[in-house]
Amino acid sequence: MNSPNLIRRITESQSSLRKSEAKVASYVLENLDEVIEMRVVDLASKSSVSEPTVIRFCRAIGFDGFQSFKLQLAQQLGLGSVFTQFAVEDSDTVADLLNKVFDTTVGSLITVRDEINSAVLEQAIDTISDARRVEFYGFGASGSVAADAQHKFFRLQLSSAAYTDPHIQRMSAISLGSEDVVVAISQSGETQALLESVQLAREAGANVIGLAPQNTSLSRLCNLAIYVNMEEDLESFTPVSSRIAHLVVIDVLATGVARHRKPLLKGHLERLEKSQKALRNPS
Amino acid sequence: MNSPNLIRRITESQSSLRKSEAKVASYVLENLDEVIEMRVVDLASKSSVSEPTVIRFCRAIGFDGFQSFKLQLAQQLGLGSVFTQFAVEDSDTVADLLNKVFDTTVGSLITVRDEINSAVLEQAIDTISDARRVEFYGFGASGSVAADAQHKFFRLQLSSAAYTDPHIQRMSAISLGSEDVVVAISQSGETQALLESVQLAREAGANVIGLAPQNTSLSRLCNLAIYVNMEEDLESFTPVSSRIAHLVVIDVLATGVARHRKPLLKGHLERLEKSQKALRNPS
DNA sequence: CAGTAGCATGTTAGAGAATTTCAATGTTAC
DNA sequence: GTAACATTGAAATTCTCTAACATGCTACTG
Repeated sequence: MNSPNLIRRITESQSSLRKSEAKVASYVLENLDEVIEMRVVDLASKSSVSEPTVIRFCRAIGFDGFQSFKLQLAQQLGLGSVFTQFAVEDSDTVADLLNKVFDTTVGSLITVRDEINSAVLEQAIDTISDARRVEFYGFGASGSVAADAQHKFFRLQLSSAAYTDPHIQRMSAISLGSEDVVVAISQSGETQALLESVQLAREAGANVIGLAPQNTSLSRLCNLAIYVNMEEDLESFTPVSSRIAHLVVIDVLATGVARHRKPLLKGHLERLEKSQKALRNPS
Repeated sequence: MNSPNLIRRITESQSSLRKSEAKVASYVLENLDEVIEMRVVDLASKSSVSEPTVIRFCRAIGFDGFQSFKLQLAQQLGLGSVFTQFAVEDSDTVADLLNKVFDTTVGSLITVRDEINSAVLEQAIDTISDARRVEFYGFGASGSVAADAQHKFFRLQLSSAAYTDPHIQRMSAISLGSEDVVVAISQSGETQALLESVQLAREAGANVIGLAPQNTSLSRLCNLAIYVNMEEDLESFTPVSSRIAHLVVIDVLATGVARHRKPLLKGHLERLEKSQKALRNPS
């Protein structure tokens, strides 16, 4: 596995560092981008410490020396340049726009990835794998996520449906049983109609998995809540694409379920391949 | 600007390099991972050239010197670790799965970003901005992308629709005029029904923008083709999510259009507000 | 075919950067 | 209050990168 977040590593070491080393640490954390272009002298003077201290800092957080620290940082920042939430400006060219939107999306995905609890995910995969039937609920943008999810699980030969209409959702919800699973998707986690459907599904005994931000009504109401937290930036024209994060989470679920069902599918595999070929057309 | 793909830059420069510099280039390309840990001497001896030649190589491909070259390479490779298409293995934990799926997605997005032609994108934005009406066509997984796109452009007060049914698509297509725009979305670029709808739309005089891989029937048939190339990996259970790339491209388009229409919207909003007030207090 | 001009490459040397050593200062505990 | 220790910085050292120069090769011309 790729070293888990150098930034976190520095943050965590910070307490165990000596006073002047901590100075370096905090400077580094606040000026990540600039540091990769600096020499020891620069970083030393900027942090108001001596050069050897900078070296000691690098050693303290587990590197050979300044060079290898900087190299690792550069690698992380290759991802990190992407971390930032860019605000789109009027002066941007279309190429800038392209990069900003893609990079913002990538950054968000990485953030979400790091925050997802894989234990919960595992439970979700198990639950879905054992389910008799899976239904996906969502409204608005999350409606297309639900549709996509249905499409994906359908390919896995899993009995699935997607409902984006409140009435149909409710009607279906009350018909569910303890062997059924509902996946409720919401960017806000507070959509009233969705909460009602989920409530009904739970009362009917179904397992409800939620994709929503932490500390929202939906995530509290579910049996299993997968937290998808994203900083919303409604001001700027930067699109905040929690729905993309949702889709990728669905991909993870689907992959997990696929693996579970692999032996089951084995017989179907040739058929699956065939249908994939067939699907190449209606795709 | 983030340098678009250092690897490509080296590959392309290769012909214009001197013989011994080319040696360095080919060694670098074949040992990317190791190079970032090397010093000039190492790279020189490994490439069987002298140290200054290594420096000259770095200059030749547009860097200040060896250091800045290595730094850039490290950054690219930070992304590169993600670039790889991970195959999901049975021994993977759910946490591995999570990382692999997310990282694969991120890698794909970056690839797509680097390959998209922003000039075409700009034309697409202009075309959509000037359109009287925008329709999104897609089937299967691309159907939910179309739905999502419609949802997004609808919010921008643009007259838009999404059709995922071949008959309705055709019926709508023939009713279009030269001021209308169709956005055709396809992962394969070869979906027969979609090609037919597009053909009709073009005959009706509409502008067709295509989101599809390069060198496909769809991309040839469109007025404007935005190439979204992704390596499909049907073997493994790794989901290859071109639909996510499509969504992000749509985001870029929407952001671009939003910016175009910003002044327009402003006026619109004021009027809207006025009319609402007027309705509330009929004088 | 020889000679020379110009370019490609390597050798040597020096500038600059990172790292080590050691001394000084501050801090803690007895 | 002082001794032992930890922390930090100054100076020296070592290593890496780069510049200047020299050599050898290639290709063109007389």
